[in-house]
Amino acid sequence: MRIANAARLSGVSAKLIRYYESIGLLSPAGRGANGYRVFDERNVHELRFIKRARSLGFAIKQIGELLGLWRDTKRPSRKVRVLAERHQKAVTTRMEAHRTIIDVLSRLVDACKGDDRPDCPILDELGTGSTRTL
Amino acid sequence: MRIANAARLSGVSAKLIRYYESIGLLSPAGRGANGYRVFDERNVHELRFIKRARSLGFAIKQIGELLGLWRDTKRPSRKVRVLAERHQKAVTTRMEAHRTIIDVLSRLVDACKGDDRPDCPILDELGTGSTRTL
DNA sequence: GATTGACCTTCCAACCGCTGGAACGTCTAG
DNA sequence: CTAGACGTTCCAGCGGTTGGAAGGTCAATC
Repeated sequence: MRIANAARLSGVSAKLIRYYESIGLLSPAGRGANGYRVFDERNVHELRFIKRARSLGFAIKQIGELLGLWRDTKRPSRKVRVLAERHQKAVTTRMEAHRTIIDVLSRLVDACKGDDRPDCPILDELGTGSTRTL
Repeated sequence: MRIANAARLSGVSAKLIRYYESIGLLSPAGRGANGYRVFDERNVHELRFIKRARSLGFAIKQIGELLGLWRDTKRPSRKVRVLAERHQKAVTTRMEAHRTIIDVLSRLVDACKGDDRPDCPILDELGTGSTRTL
């Protein structure tokens, strides 16, 4: 199987596959006589793993660790769980920050008439500093 | 006032001030005879504006537009509101994505015993694909 | 007057996770 | 033989920031 096929089966673009390989995330694919990469089911499986982990917001570095644990059939599940919990906390923090931002924006948008006149509480608040720096 | 002072008063690092100026976001500060930047209250005010807008998650580009509207005392508040609403929607979308991720992670973390044994529903799900690609 | 140290300047590089493009090689079909 | 659909490598850019190097300028102190 060549890269286009692996890309199709995994949903990861050929470009990204090469990138993942170059940074050492993906186990390097074999090479045919022509220098073309040759992929097997295992590679595709890893690619799918990476794609799902990415879609859950894991950083590449963490995915490297997750893949290591995945490959190691003797890993303690504790390690995986710790990784997942840490990430969960990080995402929660980010989400809470978003929540706060949305609340402030809602207040500002509601306060602004949004007509042809220049009076604008949004700009006022951005300008005068009554919006607490988050 | 020189850059360190402007940085202190605005809470924006000197480095970032120069960067904002370089990309044309901040009105360029005047220059003294020695080539040093000279800042006045107006610059500091703009810096604070930028900082607050950034803390609300506005992209630099949007802040450029916001600053333009801020400087234009004849702007229609509608334009500001539209900008703010658009941003609010974008942040909401991001937040919802986070919410989904957190839910999936919670489920996975709860399912994983987190002990010394290798069985791990987290890896299983990342590997087998029962986690729907988000 | 020389040195010290705190400031200022510019430019270049790295971070992260991609994406696009250029320039080139290789295979297959018509 | 040529077209075009693949493959390869490498280099550059996005956004927003931070860091560092290499050098200029100022104050105070010795």
